[in-house]
Amino acid sequence: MAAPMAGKRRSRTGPPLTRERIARTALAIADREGLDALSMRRLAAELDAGTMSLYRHVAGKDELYDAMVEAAMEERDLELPDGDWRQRLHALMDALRRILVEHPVGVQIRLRRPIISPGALRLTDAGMGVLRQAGFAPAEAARVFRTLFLYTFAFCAFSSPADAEETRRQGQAALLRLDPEAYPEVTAVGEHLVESMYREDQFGFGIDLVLDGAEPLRASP
Amino acid sequence: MAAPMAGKRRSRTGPPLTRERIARTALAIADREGLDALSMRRLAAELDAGTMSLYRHVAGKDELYDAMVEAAMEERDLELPDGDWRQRLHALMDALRRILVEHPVGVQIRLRRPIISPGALRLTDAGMGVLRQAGFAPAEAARVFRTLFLYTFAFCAFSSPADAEETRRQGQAALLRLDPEAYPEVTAVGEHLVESMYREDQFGFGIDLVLDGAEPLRASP
DNA sequence: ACCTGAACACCGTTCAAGT
DNA sequence: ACCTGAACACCGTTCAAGT
Repeated sequence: MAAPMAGKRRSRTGPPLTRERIARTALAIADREGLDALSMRRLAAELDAGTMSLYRHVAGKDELYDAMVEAAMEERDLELPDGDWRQRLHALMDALRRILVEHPVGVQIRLRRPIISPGALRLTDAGMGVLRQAGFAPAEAARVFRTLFLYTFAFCAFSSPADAEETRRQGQAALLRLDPEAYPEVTAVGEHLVESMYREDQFGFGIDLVLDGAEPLRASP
Repeated sequence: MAAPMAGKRRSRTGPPLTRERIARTALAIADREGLDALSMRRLAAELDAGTMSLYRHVAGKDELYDAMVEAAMEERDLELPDGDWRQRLHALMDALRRILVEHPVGVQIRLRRPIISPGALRLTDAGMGVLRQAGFAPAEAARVFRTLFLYTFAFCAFSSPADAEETRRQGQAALLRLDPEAYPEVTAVGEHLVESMYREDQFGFGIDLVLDGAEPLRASP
């Protein structure tokens, strides 16, 4: 299907406007230049269409945001590896992290409007399956997953690997400006604090803290 | 000091413009109507000043954001209660949560530009003091604190108590629309998932998971 | 019926003109 | 020297005019 119709005079170049093509192009702009750079006018220009033509497919900017999150969540498979429940949850959270690293704009958008779209729930479904199979009761499974999700989300929000070096430099500069009298503890352990903000293995460390804490809640399977 | 000069003809009403007064007014607008509603023009109008007069005190909008976060972090005392290290960390994270609940706009701003300002570091200093006194080595203390901070931040980002009821309703509506075949796990435990998003005690639950996980890393004091 | 340009009511910031 | 209005180059969205 999707047979290319012949020489129909279409508005301009390229494939026709669809909600999905609009969403993907919007994602690309926002990921490349930040959410502030994404305007309806700019997006329309990129798509070689009139600004108002977009409104045929998305009701307005908010609905555009929804479509962008769905597009981001759906493009990656969530395949669970073999292994115990801990390894499987690590893998799921790594997948979420990769999605948010690839589409950093997803963080900002999801904060603007908490979205419980089908696409976003695939991850939740997989996570709940792992936790329940591991012997967690439904209520505890939900709450442990929520904790993992929130941690992962914030981790991505605050540390895109792209600017790890920049983070390190800014952190160290801030430390040097600090008054040791007023901030004795931060001054004493400053180096470790800075490291905790950009170290690659900090992500897994936090996940493990939560999983270690959750372990006792698990009924033996 | 700060003697009020007598009948000097000042631009309009009220006290003179200062960086702090600008920041507080900006916070009030953004907390009340959202970050999108905060514009330089609107802010100037609220302060009964010309738009360009603001630029005398803040270099631009980004620096305005910085000033807002500082103002928000500095207005609340961080007094540590008596108790063991766990109770004290609970109290600190509760304090952070209250700040972010009071100034929900802080979440969005801090995501736009990670700020390591002195005001924001008071909390870190207190937290590191508690953890080190409890017997954590500097590196572990830093990483445990980072985990707690990230969890707390995301928790506030996703669940302002103000719209807990709205969250619940939207969550339940989303569940009903869901295809049970495609999302078996979410369908099976849906109620618990929705609850984990708005239950008041979910916050403490997550903190406890992290603290339980951290406990074994602690050297006996 | 479908599509979309002009127009409206906004932005942040530069810059030159006011005092 | 200090302050700030007009102007510039943008926004999202309404609405009526085009095909």
